Amino acid sequence: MTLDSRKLAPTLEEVATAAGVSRSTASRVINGSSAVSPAVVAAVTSAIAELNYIPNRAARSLANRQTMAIALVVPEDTKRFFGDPYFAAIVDGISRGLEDSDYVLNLQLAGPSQKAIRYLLGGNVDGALVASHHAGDHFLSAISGSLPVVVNGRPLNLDEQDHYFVDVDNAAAAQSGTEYLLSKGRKRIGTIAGPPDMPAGVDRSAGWATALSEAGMPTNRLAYGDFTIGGGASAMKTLLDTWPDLDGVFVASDLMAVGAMGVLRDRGISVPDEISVVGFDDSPAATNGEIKLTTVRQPATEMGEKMARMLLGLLRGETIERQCIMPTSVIERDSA
Amino acid sequence: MTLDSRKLAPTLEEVATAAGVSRSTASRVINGSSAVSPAVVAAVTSAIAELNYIPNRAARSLANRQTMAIALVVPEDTKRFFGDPYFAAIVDGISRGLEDSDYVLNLQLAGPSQKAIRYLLGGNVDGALVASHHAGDHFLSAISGSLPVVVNGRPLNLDEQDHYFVDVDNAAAAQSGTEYLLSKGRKRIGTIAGPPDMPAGVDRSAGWATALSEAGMPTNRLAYGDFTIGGGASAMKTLLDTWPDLDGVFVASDLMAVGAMGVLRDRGISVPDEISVVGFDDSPAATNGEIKLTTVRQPATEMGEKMARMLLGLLRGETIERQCIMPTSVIERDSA
DNA sequence: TTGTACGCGTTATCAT
DNA sequence: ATGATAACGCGTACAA
Repeated sequence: MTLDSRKLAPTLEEVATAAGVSRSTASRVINGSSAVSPAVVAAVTSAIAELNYIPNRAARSLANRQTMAIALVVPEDTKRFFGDPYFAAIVDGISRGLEDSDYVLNLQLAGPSQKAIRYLLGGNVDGALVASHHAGDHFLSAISGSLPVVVNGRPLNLDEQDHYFVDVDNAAAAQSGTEYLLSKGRKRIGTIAGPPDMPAGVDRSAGWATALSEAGMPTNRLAYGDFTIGGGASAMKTLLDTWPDLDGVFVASDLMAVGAMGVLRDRGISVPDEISVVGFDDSPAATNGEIKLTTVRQPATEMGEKMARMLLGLLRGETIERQCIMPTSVIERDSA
Repeated sequence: MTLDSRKLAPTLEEVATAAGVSRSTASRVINGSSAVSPAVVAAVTSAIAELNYIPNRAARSLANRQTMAIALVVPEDTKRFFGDPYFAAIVDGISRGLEDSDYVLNLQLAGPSQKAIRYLLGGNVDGALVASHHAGDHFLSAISGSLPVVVNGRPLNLDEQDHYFVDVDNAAAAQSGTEYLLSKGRKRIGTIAGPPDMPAGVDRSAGWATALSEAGMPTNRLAYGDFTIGGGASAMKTLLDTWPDLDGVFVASDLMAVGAMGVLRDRGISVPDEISVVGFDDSPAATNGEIKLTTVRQPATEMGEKMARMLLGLLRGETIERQCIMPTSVIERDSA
């Protein structure tokens, strides 16, 4: 912009010279390491401000073998991922948890591809956060040996002791949601479950079944959805067509519940009078519709933040709990 | 995992040695630069495969002054950003446009803070993509002088010739949406506009006004929303309370339209019989509700992809059009 | 407390 | 076509 050639990045060398010290000393005050005389600290500090010095990330990485970057891996269809308010909240939490650290977030949208694995194993990041309904077990074991990794949601078939994750007790949470339906006097309760190859799918339907079993009720009224609105809608149709006597549904996600409610509305079935529905997540979707959704709340933002903090802890070399189970609660609204 | 100490990253040096050449030569074949004898290429290539060599990003950056990273800046409330399907599609497009490049995406969620500016100006990325309804003019001029930047949406008050952006012709698009309402015989057409400090807000309401003016109709039935469902709902209430004779609404985003339709439903006003509504975006939200939304489609995914391709072009040093205006179209469904 | 000197893994310049 | 060798900007033993 100016006539003289723009000098982009002042180096440590220049800062040191300006402060009348050596690079090493300047480096020390920047990293707050060992002891430096107050006078020198002041000199260097002001030189930094004067020159508007910004450390060169690449050089720093090369020297101390830290990238100061962490990957956010999304092994999910991108559109579906970002379309789900649950993930939006997770990401929000993650960015909160990271905002006063010096780490940068690298988005890995490609899914658990070879390219992604290579990237993660190539020493390009110091750690990884995996956000997905189904972090493939293969993917997880491929990277978690070489890199600190924190996942949202327990692994499906792997030993839980081998991985760091934050989750809720999906089974217990689903059970409480179903028990809520029971407490409302519902007798023929079905469920719209998540895919059986995802922990959130199997655990929540297990919780639903437990509640019913303990009440001495049958656990056959089940249909699968894929955690989308459309999937919830078609599952609801299946349910209604197969068991017309249904009077309650526990739905494994709010998004699917929205789809289900749409079908109920189309068929003129009143909620909650004829059929009560309980969702899961307490995402914005729960309160956007005409009927506010009674739902099992999971603290998504806090979970994202916790994931970030756990990873930061690992990167600091701390020993931390391998899993963090966050609390859930039933939010009573109008649909049940 | 194994008993012998894991050797993490083979260096170029080792590859060169294994191939019986010098580092320089090995480097050449890796970068496909200048001429190397076929035999040597083969040797090095196989050595790379053998050792599973992955170039060190930091070292490379340090040497050639390229970070091979580009920033995705989101100067928006994180939750709102990811909650909007329009942005989800933009991000999806961006990741598509980048997937067969060697660039990595760095998420800058902090908003247009000083920290973000420092990061961008600190030589940590080679370019930036800004995705927002309102990339603050200040923010833009702060960074666009020092870094290739592509924005989604024209700047509000800056000289358009100074910036690269991809957008639609919001005014023309809104005008066509409004004209559609006119063609349906609507006589008293209002609008729910976006915030007047965002281009998408002012341009779309301008287009609405143009259509009405040309039809000799008044342009006073206007209320502002904030591009959220809730904002659309309260704007609709305002509209109805102020002009009860309304028979059509052009809404500046599908999300707001969803909110508006909720209010209409609550008040027992039938859509499209009593009031027709036309949205904007053609996001998934348009077809999730009970009444499928007639809307002005903008190709969000393609826009994101285009943004990425433009930036890649700039980074290659190509001379490209400063702005790309993508086509829109009215999608006829059930709400109008 | 401070400075010297070397190493981090690559690319780029210059010979050969 | 290939190989030394010097940067690139910084951290850090080691010495002083």
